[in-house]
Amino acid sequence: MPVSCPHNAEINCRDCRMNTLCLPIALELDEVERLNEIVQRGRPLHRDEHVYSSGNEFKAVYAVRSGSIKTYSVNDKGVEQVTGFYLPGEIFGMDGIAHTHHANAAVAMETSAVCEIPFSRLEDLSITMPSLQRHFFKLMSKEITSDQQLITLLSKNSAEERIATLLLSISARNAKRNLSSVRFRLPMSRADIGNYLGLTVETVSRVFSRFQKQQLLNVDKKEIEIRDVPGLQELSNS
Amino acid sequence: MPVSCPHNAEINCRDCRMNTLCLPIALELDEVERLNEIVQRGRPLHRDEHVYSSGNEFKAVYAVRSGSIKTYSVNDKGVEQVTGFYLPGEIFGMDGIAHTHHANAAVAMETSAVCEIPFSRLEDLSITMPSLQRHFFKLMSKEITSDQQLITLLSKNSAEERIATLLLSISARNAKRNLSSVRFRLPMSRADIGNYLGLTVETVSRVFSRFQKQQLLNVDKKEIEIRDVPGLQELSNS
DNA sequence: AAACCCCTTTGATGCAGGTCATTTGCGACT
DNA sequence: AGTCGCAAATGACCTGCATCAAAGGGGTTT
Repeated sequence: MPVSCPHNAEINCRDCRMNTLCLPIALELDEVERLNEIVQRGRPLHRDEHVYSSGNEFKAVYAVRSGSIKTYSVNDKGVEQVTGFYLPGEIFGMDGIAHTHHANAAVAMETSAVCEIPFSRLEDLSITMPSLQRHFFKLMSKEITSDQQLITLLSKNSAEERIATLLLSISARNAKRNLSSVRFRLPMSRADIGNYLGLTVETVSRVFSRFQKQQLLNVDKKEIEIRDVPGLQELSNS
Repeated sequence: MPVSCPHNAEINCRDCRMNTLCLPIALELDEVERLNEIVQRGRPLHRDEHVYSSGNEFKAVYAVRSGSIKTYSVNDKGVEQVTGFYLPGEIFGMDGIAHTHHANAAVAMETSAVCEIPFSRLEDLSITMPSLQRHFFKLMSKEITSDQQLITLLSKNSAEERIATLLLSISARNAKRNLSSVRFRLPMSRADIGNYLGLTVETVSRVFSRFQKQQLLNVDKKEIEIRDVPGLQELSNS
């Protein structure tokens, strides 16, 4: 749980490198300032530290400032399901709005920092800032469409297609953050990838090996180099 | 596309049997009246008629008044993916908010009627009615959590578990509408069920037959009688 | 540096569900 | 009553991925 001390208080949304990703572009400067005032910046989280756990009271949504976060749920039988991977500039925690408590848990996959945006204050602010309200409607709608894309992926596509699609998704999101779209480090383990995509670790590993053999990728542990974007896109049925 | 003539103009949200499902409970009477004024009621749609198609401009969200609606998307290769089934009192079309156009299509599975709620007017209204804003945040969040449950179902559960879960979901939603939770008519075809759950028609059919043999269900075409709720719940992993 | 742990890779085998093909049943139209 | 058409059921076979088992790094601890 990010402590709401003025740690990193020098950081302002106005100056944050990620602000084009997590804030509505249409915001006026003084509006950014008002939003900035409600955002709480937590101390850095290290690997495996939770932002919130399943059953925690829902109080806020979060933006990734650095590092990477995964969300997951646990069903009655104790089986975990990874529901999303979040990279810097992306918002998570919106699953909790419908209920008073979080359905999912969120955990840092590596040393990470997140901004906490208290939801009740966000709601109040939205009332006087229509563009902010619209922005959050859009963010939630995007979450819905991306979940639906995952549903399609899981119910219609083979292991190779699923993994190609995930790699391209990470590639595209890296591009948005002005990082390389062809060389990057996967923040998550093979087990997380398999869990997220409905596959076993062994299958994930085999597909990576096959992709390497087919010259689609260079894989070195978590370091990925995409060598044949069109080839992957074809697999991903784009 | 529902025609916005004053067809069925006598219907008012205030009197609608479904209003406890699609409206926020906290709404004052005059607030219901203001919402009622922006809601457009379309003529009845018959089977296979579209509410909107993929690529249509996003203008509104919709509530099912009677009948049943399915939403689906079509990927680049022309493969359909059913993304949801919506029963009376339920809201659909929220996937379009993020973009200016609908990602999905929505089609009537039987003769149906829907209420159209123009989104821009809903946004305006939300600004003066905080409980309405909160209601729509919650609706979207619910859509997210239910999509995530489907993701878990698809990536972790067997054909039998998936179908048991779908039947119990429809059963529970019928109960909310004061209909029988044990005897009902499935509005969708076996093909739709299979498509939604990531299974082939044959598998769906076989599982229905097996459930019947195990005395879990009586199946007569689309008429379902659940004979062993606890048995199904156990399969569905509670 | 040895011991340990955890993540990943690779191989061998089995099965749930897909694919293909045929049959059955029912409603609509003539 | 007969024919067409479509949804659903059933059977035979096949395959992609899971499962089980084992072994190979790389990092951390002592």
